[in-house]
Amino acid sequence: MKILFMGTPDFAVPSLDALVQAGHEVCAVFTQPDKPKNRGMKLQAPPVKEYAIAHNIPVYQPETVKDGTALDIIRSHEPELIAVAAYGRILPVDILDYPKFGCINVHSSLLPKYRGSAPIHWAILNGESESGVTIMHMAKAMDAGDIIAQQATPIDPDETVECLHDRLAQMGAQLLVQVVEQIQNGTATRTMQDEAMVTYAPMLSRELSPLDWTKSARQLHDQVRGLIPWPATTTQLPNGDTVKVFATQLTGQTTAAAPGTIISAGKQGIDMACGDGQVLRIRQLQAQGGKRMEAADYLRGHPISVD
RNA sequence: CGCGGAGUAGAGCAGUUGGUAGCUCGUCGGGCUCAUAACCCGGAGGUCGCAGGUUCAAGUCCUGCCUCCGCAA
Repeated sequence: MKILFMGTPDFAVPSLDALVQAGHEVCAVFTQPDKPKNRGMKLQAPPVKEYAIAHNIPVYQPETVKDGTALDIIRSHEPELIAVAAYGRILPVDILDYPKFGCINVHSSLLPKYRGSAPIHWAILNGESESGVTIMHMAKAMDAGDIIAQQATPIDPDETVECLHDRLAQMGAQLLVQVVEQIQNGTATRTMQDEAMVTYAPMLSRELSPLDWTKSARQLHDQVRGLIPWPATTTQLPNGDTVKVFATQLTGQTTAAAPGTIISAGKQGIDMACGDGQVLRIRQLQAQGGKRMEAADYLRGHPISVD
């Protein structure tokens, strides 16, 4: 099938690749413009753009998709279907209506749960035991279109966003190819979303970072897992350093110490008392200006006295 | 030229106004112990990111370069 693909970050690359590998004619790729990022504010090309260039697929990076120019470009390629994965732009109705088979989207949650921009993170932050991917038709409202297919996957209690993200990206890619086949065969189905079950996964911010040690060990562990690699979680140690916490472990131990108290600090990590009396062990952290390291490594150069 | 930090032993750090390079951990050898991630004794391991410059003397001061990282996006 002749498909136009839209996507931007790492998550979208497996989907694009799967369409190409499945033998579909990806006639063009839309991705967000290169943006000044990182140190030095250098322009950085989105991963999808790099893939497209490497595979000789025409790339378009319009500043907006709402002014008709984008539609003209799309028309010139005459796609039968537009497949979208984490493009990061809301498409106007005239684009949604253009392709013969419409526009479909790969979303990394089991819709109608976790509509929005950070579904993977919020699933983990909320301690969900299951997540998945959804392929749906695109509608005017964000992530509200009819569902074509879904696939679930269990979330391991210690799994991080990075891990789940990669798995869902692969699953989404597989499912996307299957759905395209179904559309081609005319066997695709449409299921409306149950509006009563809708939840949202809003954008992340650094305000979510500070660890509140009066929360339960489980909640804090979920917070750490759910905010990797950005914005990550932060806490202040007794030596005055504010550090980012990148990996924690539920020890199963209990303590009578006040929340936030350091129970021990050594080779195994830094054991902190939490609000529910459980002990949470900090395994990996990052000091300001430093790089991510094992807690034990940090302690060698930054001795901490145990309360 | 977005702001800022850092490159010193395998790892993480210290090194005061320039004057023989240190700490913790690891590692190797030995000892203690029923035993140990514990403790004691001893050893190895660094041309202090690279290249110049100032100086009797540079990890330390000056110049240029390379690499890494934090913030911000």
